[in-house]
Amino acid sequence: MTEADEDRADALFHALADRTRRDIMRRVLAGEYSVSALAASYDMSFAAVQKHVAVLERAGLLIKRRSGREQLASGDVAAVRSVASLLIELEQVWRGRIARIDELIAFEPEERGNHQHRDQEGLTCPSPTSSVTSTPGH
Amino acid sequence: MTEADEDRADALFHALADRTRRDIMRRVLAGEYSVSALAASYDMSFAAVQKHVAVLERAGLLIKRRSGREQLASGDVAAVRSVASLLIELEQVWRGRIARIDELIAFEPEERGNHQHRDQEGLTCPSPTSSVTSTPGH
DNA sequence: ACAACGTACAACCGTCTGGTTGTATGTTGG
DNA sequence: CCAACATACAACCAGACGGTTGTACGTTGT
Repeated sequence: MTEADEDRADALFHALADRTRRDIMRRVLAGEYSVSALAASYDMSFAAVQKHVAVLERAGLLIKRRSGREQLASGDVAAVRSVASLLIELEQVWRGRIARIDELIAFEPEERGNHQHRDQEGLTCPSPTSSVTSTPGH
Repeated sequence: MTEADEDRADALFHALADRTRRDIMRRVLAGEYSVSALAASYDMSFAAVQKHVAVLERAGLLIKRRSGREQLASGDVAAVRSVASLLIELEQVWRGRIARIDELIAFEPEERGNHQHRDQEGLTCPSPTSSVTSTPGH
């Protein structure tokens, strides 16, 4: 279970860890592109671009749809969001650390007050539909 | 300019594309850990863990602080957020595509209505403070 | 003082990655 | 039908990656 999740996270982050692939994602999120149309945009062989598309497809970031002899690729925004949710998990861990520090200074209300950790308004949206969040208790 | 941004994005995604490094991030976001304390958690050599920490540090995801003979590592949540902001940029591209489609169906108000693209409530928070803080590099 | 600890770094090794070229297969238009 | 196009895939290569071991150096506690 967690094992497969880690595999998927590996694939997702690795797929995005290449500027050509990120650029491909920008294009296919904006609209459908055939593989050769994508390949025409880059200074490398068709096969190289094809491999990049395959990496993105294996990671689930991109879907291909056959149309005649062309293969039209388009980006899957849900997969992009799933990556973001992984980052939000990380941030939640950090939030727990801050909550613990707050508890400490609540019990020791003395001395040097340069804690500066109060939130900074991050990426976690406080909207009611944030079911991803396991809010650490205060 | 954009060149350096892409370099940084490469480093960030690559740093997160390894389960050991993601696990290290979970720990150092929760609190400070010496390198050897981290190394004790994994079934690999000290040097291997040290390299993972170095990768995270080079990507700016982690900061080391000397304390005597120990090197205490702690995670930088701002860097994690900067990765999330990269994903939000991607999602914005997709949002543009949807807006374009909406325009089309507005001008052609006929038949087949299985568009189903209406939002799904994603990760972009519509809060007024969505500046998301892209961290300036080291 | 010195042994034990914490860290850094170099060298090495098998594997994966990002690129190439070449070849094969399916699709389309004239 | 057949030439041109779009795709797929295998083989190959240099370099990066993740791991190892070994060595060196500063810090600490007794």
